[in-house]
Amino acid sequence: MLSKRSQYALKALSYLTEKYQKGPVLISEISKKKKIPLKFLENILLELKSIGVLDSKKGKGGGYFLIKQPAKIRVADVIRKVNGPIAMLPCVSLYFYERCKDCDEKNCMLHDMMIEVRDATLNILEKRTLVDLLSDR
Amino acid sequence: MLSKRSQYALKALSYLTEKYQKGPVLISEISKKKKIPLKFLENILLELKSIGVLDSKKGKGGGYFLIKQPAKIRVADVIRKVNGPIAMLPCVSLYFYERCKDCDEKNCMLHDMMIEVRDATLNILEKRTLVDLLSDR
DNA sequence: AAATAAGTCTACTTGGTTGGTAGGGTAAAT
DNA sequence: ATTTACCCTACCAACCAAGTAGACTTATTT
Repeated sequence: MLSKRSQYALKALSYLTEKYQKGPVLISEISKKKKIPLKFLENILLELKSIGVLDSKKGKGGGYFLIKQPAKIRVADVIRKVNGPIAMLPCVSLYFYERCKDCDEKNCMLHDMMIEVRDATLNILEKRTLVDLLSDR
Repeated sequence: MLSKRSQYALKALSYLTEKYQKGPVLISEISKKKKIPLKFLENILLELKSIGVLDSKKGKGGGYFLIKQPAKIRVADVIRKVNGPIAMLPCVSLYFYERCKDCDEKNCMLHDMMIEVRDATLNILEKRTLVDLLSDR
Protein backbone atom coordinates (compact mmCIF):
# COMPACT_ATOMS: atom_id res chain seq x y z
CA MET A 1 0.00 0.00 0.00
CA LEU A 2 1.07 3.54 -0.78
CA SER A 3 1.45 5.66 2.31
CA LYS A 4 -0.47 8.90 2.79
CA ARG A 5 2.91 10.54 2.55
CA SER A 6 3.35 9.31 -1.02
CA GLN A 7 -0.13 10.29 -2.04
CA TYR A 8 0.37 13.76 -0.61
CA ALA A 9 3.73 14.05 -2.34
CA LEU A 10 2.24 13.21 -5.72
CA LYS A 11 -0.72 15.52 -5.20
CA ALA A 12 1.52 18.37 -4.19
CA LEU A 13 3.81 17.80 -7.15
CA SER A 14 0.92 17.65 -9.53
CA TYR A 15 -0.22 21.01 -8.20
CA LEU A 16 3.27 22.40 -8.74
CA THR A 17 3.17 21.00 -12.24
CA GLU A 18 0.12 23.11 -12.99
CA LYS A 19 2.07 26.12 -11.75
CA TYR A 20 5.28 25.20 -13.52
CA GLN A 21 7.34 28.26 -14.45
CA LYS A 22 4.85 30.59 -12.86
CA GLY A 23 6.96 31.42 -9.82
CA PRO A 24 7.11 30.10 -6.25
CA VAL A 25 3.98 28.60 -4.70
CA LEU A 26 3.28 28.82 -0.99
CA ILE A 27 3.20 25.62 1.04
CA SER A 28 0.03 26.98 2.59
CA GLU A 29 -1.54 27.34 -0.84
CA ILE A 30 -0.75 23.77 -1.79
CA SER A 31 -1.95 22.64 1.60
CA LYS A 32 -5.27 24.38 1.16
CA LYS A 33 -5.90 23.46 -2.45
CA LYS A 34 -4.91 19.83 -2.08
CA LYS A 35 -6.20 19.38 1.47
CA ILE A 36 -2.91 18.27 2.93
CA PRO A 37 -2.05 19.03 6.59
CA LEU A 38 0.34 21.97 6.44
CA LYS A 39 3.13 20.86 8.72
CA PHE A 40 3.09 17.40 7.26
CA LEU A 41 3.34 18.83 3.79
CA GLU A 42 6.28 21.07 4.79
CA ASN A 43 8.10 17.96 5.80
CA ILE A 44 7.32 16.09 2.60
CA LEU A 45 8.36 18.93 0.32
CA LEU A 46 11.60 19.31 2.22
CA GLU A 47 12.35 15.65 1.64
CA LEU A 48 11.59 15.95 -2.05
CA LYS A 49 14.29 18.58 -2.48
CA SER A 50 16.83 15.81 -2.09
CA ILE A 51 15.84 14.17 -5.37
CA GLY A 52 16.37 17.42 -7.19
CA VAL A 53 12.89 17.92 -8.51
CA LEU A 54 12.09 21.10 -6.69
CA ASP A 55 13.61 24.03 -4.90
CA SER A 56 12.34 26.78 -2.64
CA LYS A 57 12.79 30.44 -1.93
CA LYS A 58 12.50 31.90 1.54
CA GLY A 59 11.03 35.19 2.59
CA LYS A 60 8.29 37.25 1.04
CA GLY A 61 7.43 36.09 -2.43
CA GLY A 62 8.98 32.75 -1.62
CA GLY A 63 7.58 29.26 -1.93
CA TYR A 64 8.22 26.02 -3.74
CA PHE A 65 8.66 25.43 -7.45
CA LEU A 66 9.76 22.62 -9.76
CA ILE A 67 13.28 22.86 -11.12
CA LYS A 68 12.91 19.96 -13.51
CA GLN A 69 10.52 19.52 -16.38
CA PRO A 70 7.39 17.78 -15.09
CA ALA A 71 7.56 15.41 -18.06
CA LYS A 72 10.92 14.22 -16.78
CA ILE A 73 9.89 13.60 -13.18
CA ARG A 74 8.96 9.95 -12.88
CA VAL A 75 6.28 8.76 -10.49
CA ALA A 76 8.51 5.81 -9.54
CA ASP A 77 11.25 8.09 -8.27
CA VAL A 78 8.89 10.10 -6.13
CA ILE A 79 7.46 6.94 -4.58
CA ARG A 80 10.91 5.51 -3.96
CA LYS A 81 12.00 8.61 -2.10
CA VAL A 82 8.92 9.06 -0.01
CA ASN A 83 7.54 5.57 0.38
CA GLY A 84 10.59 3.35 -0.01
CA PRO A 85 10.94 0.20 -2.12
CA ILE A 86 8.47 -0.61 -4.86
CA ALA A 87 9.32 -4.31 -4.99
CA MET A 88 7.48 -6.78 -2.76
CA LEU A 89 10.64 -8.34 -1.34
CA PRO A 90 13.95 -6.70 -0.35
CA CYS A 91 15.82 -9.39 -2.30
CA VAL A 92 14.26 -8.27 -5.58
CA SER A 93 14.49 -4.54 -5.01
CA LEU A 94 16.72 -2.58 -7.34
CA TYR A 95 17.23 0.44 -5.13
CA PHE A 96 16.80 -1.10 -1.68
CA TYR A 97 18.29 -4.53 -2.22
CA GLU A 98 18.95 -6.78 0.75
CA ARG A 99 20.08 -10.36 0.51
CA CYS A 100 17.57 -12.76 1.95
CA LYS A 101 18.79 -15.32 4.39
CA ASP A 102 17.32 -18.82 4.33
CA CYS A 103 16.58 -18.58 0.65
CA ASP A 104 18.98 -19.23 -2.15
CA GLU A 105 18.04 -16.59 -4.70
CA LYS A 106 19.32 -18.70 -7.54
CA ASN A 107 16.58 -21.26 -7.13
CA CYS A 108 13.85 -19.59 -5.14
CA MET A 109 10.71 -19.48 -7.20
CA LEU A 110 9.14 -16.84 -5.00
CA HIS A 111 12.11 -14.65 -5.81
CA ASP A 112 11.62 -15.17 -9.53
CA MET A 113 7.92 -14.46 -9.35
CA MET A 114 8.51 -11.27 -7.41
CA ILE A 115 11.01 -10.10 -9.99
CA GLU A 116 8.29 -10.46 -12.58
CA VAL A 117 5.90 -8.46 -10.44
CA ARG A 118 8.50 -5.79 -9.86
CA ASP A 119 9.23 -5.46 -13.57
CA ALA A 120 5.57 -5.28 -14.47
CA THR A 121 5.09 -2.55 -11.90
CA LEU A 122 8.15 -0.57 -12.87
CA ASN A 123 7.15 -0.81 -16.48
CA ILE A 124 4.24 1.40 -15.53
CA LEU A 125 5.60 3.61 -12.77
CA GLU A 126 8.87 4.42 -14.49
CA LYS A 127 7.11 5.43 -17.68
CA ARG A 128 4.64 7.75 -16.02
CA THR A 129 5.61 11.28 -15.06
CA LEU A 130 4.01 14.19 -13.28
CA VAL A 131 2.45 15.25 -16.53
CA ASP A 132 0.48 12.02 -16.61
CA LEU A 133 -0.98 12.90 -13.24
CA LEU A 134 -2.71 16.01 -14.52
CA SER A 135 -6.35 16.36 -15.52
CA ASP A 136 -6.62 15.30 -11.90
CA ARG A 137 -9.24 18.00 -11.60
CA MET B 1 6.30 -5.10 0.82
CA LEU B 2 5.25 -8.63 1.60
CA SER B 3 5.11 -9.31 5.33
CA LYS B 4 7.14 -12.08 6.94
CA ARG B 5 3.79 -13.63 7.62
CA SER B 6 3.07 -13.96 3.91
CA GLN B 7 6.49 -15.30 3.13
CA TYR B 8 6.15 -17.88 5.88
CA ALA B 9 2.69 -18.80 4.67
CA LEU B 10 3.91 -19.43 1.16
CA LYS B 11 6.94 -21.37 2.35
CA ALA B 12 4.81 -23.54 4.61
CA LEU B 13 2.31 -24.19 1.86
CA SER B 14 5.04 -25.07 -0.58
CA TYR B 15 6.32 -27.62 1.93
CA LEU B 16 2.83 -29.05 2.26
CA THR B 17 2.65 -29.21 -1.51
CA GLU B 18 5.66 -31.49 -1.53
CA LYS B 19 3.86 -33.70 0.99
CA TYR B 20 0.52 -33.54 -0.78
CA GLN B 21 -1.56 -36.68 -0.21
CA LYS B 22 1.06 -38.20 2.03
CA GLY B 23 -0.82 -37.65 5.27
CA PRO B 24 -0.71 -34.97 7.97
CA VAL B 25 2.50 -33.03 8.53
CA LEU B 26 3.48 -31.71 11.95
CA ILE B 27 3.64 -27.96 12.48
CA SER B 28 6.93 -28.61 14.21
CA GLU B 29 8.28 -30.36 11.13
CA ILE B 30 7.35 -27.49 8.86
CA SER B 31 8.76 -25.08 11.40
CA LYS B 32 12.08 -26.89 11.47
CA LYS B 33 12.43 -27.53 7.76
CA LYS B 34 11.41 -24.07 6.68
CA LYS B 35 12.94 -22.24 9.64
CA ILE B 36 9.75 -20.57 10.74
CA PRO B 37 9.16 -19.73 14.43
CA LEU B 38 6.83 -22.44 15.66
CA LYS B 39 4.17 -20.47 17.47
CA PHE B 40 4.07 -17.89 14.73
CA LEU B 41 3.58 -20.64 12.20
CA GLU B 42 0.77 -22.18 14.24
CA ASN B 43 -1.02 -18.92 14.00
CA ILE B 44 -0.52 -18.58 10.28
CA LEU B 45 -1.67 -22.09 9.46
CA LEU B 46 -4.76 -21.60 11.56
CA GLU B 47 -5.61 -18.49 9.59
CA LEU B 48 -5.12 -20.28 6.30
CA LYS B 49 -7.79 -22.82 7.19
CA SER B 50 -10.35 -20.10 6.58
CA ILE B 51 -9.63 -19.98 2.86
CA GLY B 52 -10.23 -23.68 2.59
CA VAL B 53 -6.85 -24.72 1.32
CA LEU B 54 -5.88 -26.88 4.23
CA ASP B 55 -7.22 -28.79 7.19
CA SER B 56 -5.75 -30.37 10.26
CA LYS B 57 -6.02 -33.41 12.49
CA LYS B 58 -5.43 -33.26 16.20
CA GLY B 59 -3.76 -35.82 18.43
CA LYS B 60 -1.11 -38.37 17.63
CA GLY B 61 -0.55 -38.83 13.93
CA GLY B 62 -2.16 -35.46 13.39
CA GLY B 63 -0.88 -32.40 11.60
CA TYR B 64 -1.72 -30.19 8.66
CA PHE B 65 -2.44 -31.16 5.07
CA LEU B 66 -3.73 -29.54 1.90
CA ILE B 67 -7.32 -30.28 0.99
CA LYS B 68 -7.18 -28.62 -2.40
CA GLN B 69 -4.99 -29.43 -5.35
CA PRO B 70 -1.81 -27.38 -5.14
CA ALA B 71 -2.22 -26.44 -8.78
CA LYS B 72 -5.49 -24.77 -7.86
CA ILE B 73 -4.24 -22.74 -4.93
CA ARG B 74 -3.34 -19.29 -6.20
CA VAL B 75 -0.52 -17.27 -4.73
CA ALA B 76 -2.71 -14.16 -4.91
CA ASP B 77 -5.33 -15.69 -2.63
CA VAL B 78 -2.80 -16.67 -0.02
CA ILE B 79 -1.31 -13.19 0.00
CA ARG B 80 -4.72 -11.57 0.23
CA LYS B 81 -5.64 -13.62 3.26
CA VAL B 82 -2.41 -13.23 5.13
CA ASN B 83 -1.08 -9.89 3.94
CA GLY B 84 -4.18 -7.99 2.91
CA PRO B 85 -4.72 -5.96 -0.24
CA ILE B 86 -2.46 -6.38 -3.25
CA ALA B 87 -3.37 -3.02 -4.80
CA MET B 88 -1.42 0.10 -3.88
CA LEU B 89 -4.49 2.14 -2.97
CA PRO B 90 -7.69 1.11 -1.20
CA CYS B 91 -9.73 2.80 -3.92
CA VAL B 92 -8.39 0.43 -6.57
CA SER B 93 -8.54 -2.74 -4.52
CA LEU B 94 -10.89 -5.45 -5.71
CA TYR B 95 -11.20 -7.32 -2.43
CA PHE B 96 -10.54 -4.52 0.08
CA TYR B 97 -12.13 -1.57 -1.70
CA GLU B 98 -12.60 1.69 0.14
CA ARG B 99 -13.80 4.89 -1.45
CA CYS B 100 -11.22 7.63 -1.27
CA LYS B 101 -12.31 11.00 -0.01
CA ASP B 102 -10.90 14.14 -1.60
CA CYS B 103 -10.41 12.41 -4.91
CA ASP B 104 -13.00 11.90 -7.57
CA GLU B 105 -12.20 8.43 -8.85
CA LYS B 106 -13.69 9.21 -12.21
CA ASN B 107 -10.98 11.69 -13.06
CA CYS B 108 -8.10 10.96 -10.77
CA MET B 109 -5.12 9.96 -12.83
CA LEU B 110 -3.37 8.41 -9.86
CA HIS B 111 -6.35 6.14 -9.51
CA ASP B 112 -6.12 5.07 -13.16
CA MET B 113 -2.40 4.45 -12.95
CA MET B 114 -2.81 2.33 -9.86
CA ILE B 115 -5.47 0.25 -11.56
CA GLU B 116 -2.96 -0.51 -14.25
CA VAL B 117 -0.39 -1.51 -11.67
CA ARG B 118 -2.91 -3.67 -9.89
CA ASP B 119 -3.88 -5.47 -13.07
CA ALA B 120 -0.29 -6.06 -14.09
CA THR B 121 0.40 -7.52 -10.67
CA LEU B 122 -2.69 -9.68 -10.54
CA ASN B 123 -1.95 -10.93 -14.00
CA ILE B 124 1.05 -12.62 -12.45
CA LEU B 125 -0.09 -13.50 -8.94
CA GLU B 126 -3.44 -14.89 -9.94
CA LYS B 127 -1.90 -17.13 -12.54
CA ARG B 128 0.72 -18.63 -10.26
CA THR B 129 -0.14 -21.45 -7.89
CA LEU B 130 1.63 -23.40 -5.18
CA VAL B 131 2.98 -25.73 -7.84
CA ASP B 132 4.87 -22.84 -9.37
CA LEU B 133 6.59 -22.28 -6.04
CA LEU B 134 8.28 -25.67 -6.08
CA SER B 135 11.84 -26.44 -7.08
CA ASP B 136 12.32 -23.97 -4.27
CA ARG B 137 14.88 -26.45 -3.01
C1' DA C 1 -8.82 -44.39 32.26
C1' DA C 2 -4.58 -42.25 32.00
C1' DA C 3 -0.91 -40.58 29.45
C1' DT C 4 0.63 -38.42 25.61
C1' DA C 5 0.51 -36.09 21.26
C1' DA C 6 -0.96 -32.39 18.68
C1' DG C 7 -3.64 -28.56 17.18
C1' DT C 8 -6.55 -24.30 19.29
C1' DC C 9 -7.20 -20.09 21.61
C1' DT C 10 -6.30 -15.88 24.27
C1' DA C 11 -3.34 -12.67 25.74
C1' DC C 12 0.71 -10.23 25.98
C1' DT C 13 5.20 -7.92 24.56
C1' DT C 14 8.46 -5.43 21.98
C1' DG C 15 9.82 -2.53 18.51
C1' DG C 16 9.00 0.04 14.56
C1' DT C 17 6.10 2.86 11.37
C1' DT C 18 2.48 6.17 10.14
C1' DG C 19 0.42 10.29 10.36
C1' DG C 20 0.56 13.74 12.36
C1' DT C 21 1.49 18.36 15.86
C1' DA C 22 4.24 22.15 18.26
C1' DG C 23 7.36 25.62 18.31
C1' DG C 24 11.27 27.98 17.67
C1' DG C 25 15.21 29.11 14.11
C1' DT C 26 16.88 31.07 9.85
C1' DA C 27 17.00 33.47 5.46
C1' DA C 28 15.21 36.88 2.28
C1' DA C 29 12.58 40.75 0.84
C1' DT C 30 10.59 45.32 1.82
C1' DA D 1 13.68 46.10 11.40
C1' DT D 2 9.89 43.81 10.36
C1' DT D 3 7.45 40.57 8.09
C1' DT D 4 7.09 36.58 5.33
C1' DA D 5 7.98 32.01 4.57
C1' DC D 6 10.79 27.98 4.58
C1' DC D 7 13.88 24.97 7.94
C1' DC D 8 14.72 22.04 11.77
C1' DT D 9 14.13 19.41 15.98
C1' DA D 10 11.38 17.20 18.92
C1' DC D 11 7.49 14.98 20.31
C1' DC D 12 3.15 12.08 20.32
C1' DA D 13 -0.79 8.75 19.74
C1' DA D 14 -2.33 5.01 17.25
C1' DC D 15 -1.45 1.16 14.92
C1' DC D 16 0.81 -3.00 13.14
C1' DA D 17 4.38 -6.61 12.63
C1' DA D 18 6.64 -10.28 14.55
C1' DG D 19 6.90 -13.11 17.95
C1' DT D 20 6.22 -15.43 22.85
C1' DA D 21 3.70 -17.72 26.74
C1' DG D 22 0.68 -20.64 28.50
C1' DA D 23 -3.40 -22.85 29.30
C1' DC D 24 -7.14 -25.60 26.78
C1' DT D 25 -9.13 -29.09 23.82
C1' DT D 26 -9.31 -33.11 21.12
C1' DA D 27 -7.60 -37.51 19.56
C1' DT D 28 -4.84 -41.58 19.97
C1' DT D 29 -2.48 -45.18 22.27
C1' DT D 30 -1.56 -48.13 26.11
